[in-house]
Amino acid sequence: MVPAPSEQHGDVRRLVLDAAIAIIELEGAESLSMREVARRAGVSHQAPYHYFSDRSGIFAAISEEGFTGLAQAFRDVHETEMPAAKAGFIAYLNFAREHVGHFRVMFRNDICGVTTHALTQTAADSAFEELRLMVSRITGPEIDPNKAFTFAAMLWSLSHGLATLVIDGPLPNKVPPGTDLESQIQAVIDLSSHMVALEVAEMGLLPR
Amino acid sequence: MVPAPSEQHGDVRRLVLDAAIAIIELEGAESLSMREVARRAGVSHQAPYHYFSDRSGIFAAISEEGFTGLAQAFRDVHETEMPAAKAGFIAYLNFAREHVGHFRVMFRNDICGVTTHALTQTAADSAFEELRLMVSRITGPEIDPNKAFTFAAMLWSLSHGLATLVIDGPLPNKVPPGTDLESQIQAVIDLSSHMVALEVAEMGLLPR
DNA sequence: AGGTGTGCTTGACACTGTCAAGTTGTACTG
DNA sequence: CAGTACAACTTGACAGTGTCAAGCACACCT
Repeated sequence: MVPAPSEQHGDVRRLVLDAAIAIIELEGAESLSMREVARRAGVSHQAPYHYFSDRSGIFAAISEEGFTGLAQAFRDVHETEMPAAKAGFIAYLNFAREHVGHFRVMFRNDICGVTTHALTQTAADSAFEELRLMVSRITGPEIDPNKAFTFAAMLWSLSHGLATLVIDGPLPNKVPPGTDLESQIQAVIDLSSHMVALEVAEMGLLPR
Repeated sequence: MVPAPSEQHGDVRRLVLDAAIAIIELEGAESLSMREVARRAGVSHQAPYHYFSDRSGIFAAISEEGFTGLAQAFRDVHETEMPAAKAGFIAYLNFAREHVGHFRVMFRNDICGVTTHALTQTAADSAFEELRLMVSRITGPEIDPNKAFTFAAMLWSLSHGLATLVIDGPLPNKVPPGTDLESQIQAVIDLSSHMVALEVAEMGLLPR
């Protein structure tokens, strides 16, 4: 069959990927089926295998895309006028909420392929490198490398915990009556940024 | 067939649950198969259906058990002499590491059954209630309820982020050479506790 | 004109979750 | 002590799944 004129080389790969992301956003990674993806992309049940080695290959491609996007989001933080810590929290959370499909896969070590797929691995590494750069903007560059790692891990934990609890976790159901989720999220981010600023100040570093 | 003398009423339920937890610890929730569970428990492929409505029923039972255990872990924090925040971080992380199978299911909203299974729901609620009690021991009880929720959400994010990054996330691979994972985790917990203490002090609350 | 490779398709197989319909032992009633 | 009811399973069947294998059609090079 001749492909429709609008379709270009590689279209199917994109169609498959988008279909997969859509399914993951709607129903979670659990219920992603190779055949359902193919149906949604309008191709035969084996077509995806032409672009991805198997089911795990699709997940790996999605998380590679995700880590690349997250690294970019970290880079964009440099452009803002906000304190770096606060901008970082917001960037992380926004990325998670705007790319739920990607995010759900990226941090699931059993399926994300970070240990098995080299491209995903390097994408994840470069995202972490950007996080490190961001941290050095918060603490200043002259900090001891071990201490810097500890600081990065703490900031990452805080961002990551908030993001996962918000997009998939039980936090939204627990918001007390009288406030809404958005303002509570804002409050958590403000509290966290403030707390980080106190710590940085006490460490005797430039408080930027 | 007559059950072996060592087997009691309800044994199969426990066997099935333990087999499921073992599989999840080893290979992740993704690859839990009803039939594999049954095989490991040494029963027919339909026996689990006698105790659990379906696959989601097993997940719901596991997360119910998990939330009950987590609530208990929070209660045990009251017994320690450590500052409450630090003891809380340690308790959360220890729970996650000692019950990886439970933990992996509990915070996966797509499978944990917290919205569909009433028992799981109430177990999750009571765990959150314990978290709230713990927070009031950190901030003091006279804090504004909204502010208390914000504080609880922040502490939860921090603990939860650290736990997920450690047990399933990419953090262990990123530890810089020259230190080991355990001492880095300890450092993150110390830094976090210190930061929380600074925040509490600045809030003008009892610094306990 | 013939060969080679890409981009698919159709077919088959073992395995999965789950519905339906037994089977077996045990407890309890009359 | 026969009869019945029920719990705790078992065996069987079916549609749906991931994936291996083979085939087909078209583009491009020689």
